[in-house]
Amino acid sequence: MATDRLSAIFAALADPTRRAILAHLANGASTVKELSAPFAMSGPAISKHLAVLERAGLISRGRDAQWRPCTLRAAPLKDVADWAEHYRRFWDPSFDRLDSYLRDLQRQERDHDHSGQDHHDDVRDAV
Amino acid sequence: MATDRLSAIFAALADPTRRAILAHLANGASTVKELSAPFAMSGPAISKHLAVLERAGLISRGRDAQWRPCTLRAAPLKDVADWAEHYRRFWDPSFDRLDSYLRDLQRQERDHDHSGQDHHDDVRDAV
DNA sequence: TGGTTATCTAACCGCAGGGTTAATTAACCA
DNA sequence: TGGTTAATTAACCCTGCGGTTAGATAACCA
Repeated sequence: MATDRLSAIFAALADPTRRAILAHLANGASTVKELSAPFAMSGPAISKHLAVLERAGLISRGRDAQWRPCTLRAAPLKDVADWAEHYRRFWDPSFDRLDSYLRDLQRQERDHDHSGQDHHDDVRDAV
Repeated sequence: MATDRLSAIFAALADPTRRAILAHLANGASTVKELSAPFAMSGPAISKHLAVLERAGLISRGRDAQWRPCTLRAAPLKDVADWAEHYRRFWDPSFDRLDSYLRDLQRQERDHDHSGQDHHDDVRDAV
């Protein structure tokens, strides 16, 4: 796998088992045993999937006695959403310059109202 | 690689060369030669990357004499954006129920005004 | 026709991904 | 202390990925 951050994230998401694990964690933290329950797969296999997700920053793991509770970390998914967003104009016929302007305006207002999100939409991050 | 559609898309995106190719194609159709120019990589390597992108539905290839012009197909990127969107509440502190409601409302209006996009946000597509 | 250019296919190589089983570590409990 | 449960690590297998070089296709051009 390529070593860059975004590649690691996409690679981690390119497996239905791992996406199902993320979906499960959207309902709250969970132990490895609980996470492996839905799958016809050995424990070590799940452990490896979790290691991949952790390396991509998509989960974090704590310690509670003999359990290792996993927690969803969604920040990388924002990177994915932001990346895909660069291509919106190609699938969304209503996404023209005016729409884009209004959308950004509204987003900035919302972010200003609630909590200052940083908006680094740099060209560097484009690929 | 897993055989399901979304996995194929994510796997195709999990490579910086392929993402760079998509970025290039965002500026318009391009031949294989043009696409390979920025990379220190053999022609066949690029051909393979293009095959991966084509299998994932991210590009289509035509025929113009001895050239095979590649064109961006962004529909799968919409799938990616939609998938990531399910997790927005985890990274966007301003994404609460009211925000979601207003956003959907606005989107529906926009789609109604312009061209009827289908909005199947089914649970089936969640993973 | 022969030569050139663009591209793909074939065959190969090294390595990492996704899975297995067996052994190990770490914590609880009686 | 010893036994049980949770989870990881180790070692291995097979497949597929990302790259290579060499050869095959296909179209243009003179």
